[in-house]
Amino acid sequence: MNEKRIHKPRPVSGFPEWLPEVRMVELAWFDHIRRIFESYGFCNIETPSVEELDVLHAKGEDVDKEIYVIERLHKEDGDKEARLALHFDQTVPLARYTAQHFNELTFPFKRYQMQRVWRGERPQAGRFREFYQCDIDVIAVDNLPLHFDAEMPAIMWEVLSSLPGMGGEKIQIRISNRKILMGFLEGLAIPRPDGTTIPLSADLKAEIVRDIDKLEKLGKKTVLQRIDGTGSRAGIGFGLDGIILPFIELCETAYRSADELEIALTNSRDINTGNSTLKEGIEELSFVMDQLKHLPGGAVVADLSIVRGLDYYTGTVYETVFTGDPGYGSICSGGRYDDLAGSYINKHLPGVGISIGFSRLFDRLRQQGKLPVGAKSPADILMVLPADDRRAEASETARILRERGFNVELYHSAAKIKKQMEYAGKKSIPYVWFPPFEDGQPHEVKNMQTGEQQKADAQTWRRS
RNA sequence: GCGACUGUAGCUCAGUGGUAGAGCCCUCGGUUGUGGUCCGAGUUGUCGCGGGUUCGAUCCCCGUCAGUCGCCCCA
Repeated sequence: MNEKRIHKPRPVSGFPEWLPEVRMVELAWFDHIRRIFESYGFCNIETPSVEELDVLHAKGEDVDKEIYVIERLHKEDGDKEARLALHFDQTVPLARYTAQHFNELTFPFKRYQMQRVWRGERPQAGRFREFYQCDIDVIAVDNLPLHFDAEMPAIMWEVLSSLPGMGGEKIQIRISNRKILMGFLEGLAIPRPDGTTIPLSADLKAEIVRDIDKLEKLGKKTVLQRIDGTGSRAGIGFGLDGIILPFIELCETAYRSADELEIALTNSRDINTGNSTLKEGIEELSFVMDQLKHLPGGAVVADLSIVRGLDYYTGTVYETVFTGDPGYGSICSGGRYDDLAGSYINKHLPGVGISIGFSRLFDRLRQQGKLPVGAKSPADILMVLPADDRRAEASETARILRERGFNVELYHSAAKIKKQMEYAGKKSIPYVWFPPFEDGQPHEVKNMQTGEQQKADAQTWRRS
């Protein structure tokens, strides 16, 4: 008895896969992105899907619950192996890679990377557990010029605005500088009678940062209430119209230029511009905005509420949203990190990078039917097989056409012509080629879209 | 990790305490060498899984798993 057991196929949520016609568009996207990255001189690398868990950990415990650990099913108790884990981004592997090959790399090291990453999260619209990111980063030794901070979003704007299907999408790159917020929080230190101050605790700062990050979603009033609430719990009364208010109001607006930002800052004298970190942040942000003047209006804005989650960012930060639906989440983010590889090598390696959330972006356009999804096959021509004894000629004709650069599929059996045509139609192969059915007859090609059919020669034929 | 909702054919979904349905898809046919339309015929299910109530459960109850959405967090 051989009872056949069928394991019902079920997609694993958060691990997307596409039909051939969609995959073809996905590949076209990768080609497109790759071409633009390379046009700026970025070279490609690929790192393994797994890293040692300790390497991933070096960047903070925050990401812990996101990490997929990988292990053998039949592990013996005594086995001692380094714990391996799937990488959750491409920045940490890049840091490890840069440290490891430090002596063989030329700096500034400009590389792009387009790989899958994994995060153990609850899947949702636009949120996957396995997805592609397309990163560009520049890493320098000791000193990385600030104009790279402007080049990153400029390149991404070029990519995003020109991807097939993105024509009608309104997107916006939002930029801030972490030093501004950090400097502001430093300025919130509580004065003591003897003239010294008590800085806010790291936890408290983190909480305030999180609330400010939600400004667009929750609104000014709610955010102020939350910050005042957390302050009270820590024994500090910020109040609803105290020092926090003017800063939140600065965060509320998106500034289209360095000038707009300057004006807003000048008009808001209440915030502590005496703080050197804050000042530095504003100068850097102004510089970056100034460098991006050439982009269309509103493409890039300064938005002080942008902070980014990953804690290694130390300066410029980027986030990109659909203007009409910012709640969908960022489709392209990144930032500057002063010392990325410090955990792996005794060198000072500042970097700046930005990453397309490829799958998030792609799936959105796919679901909205905005992708140019077409043929189910890359073939240009279906070669009809008129009869088994004519296979050699059909095959030879296909070979000639392939040599001339066409993609040609030879039909697999001498089925009825109706059947072979149907097949070409279903796979949307644009041309059907009829080799002679009898000796001495000419070849013919049918354009499946127009229905037009003509005599043809494999050596000279061109698509109509 | 927390909360709400959902789980019937490959897909989208109807349905009833008493032997399971539609549309789409798929397969074949409508003769001789030509697709998309039309017409005809046909295949398709442990009604998510486990337990309980009942003479009898796909339907009622409990549990469990999976999915969707929201929160957290993020691309």
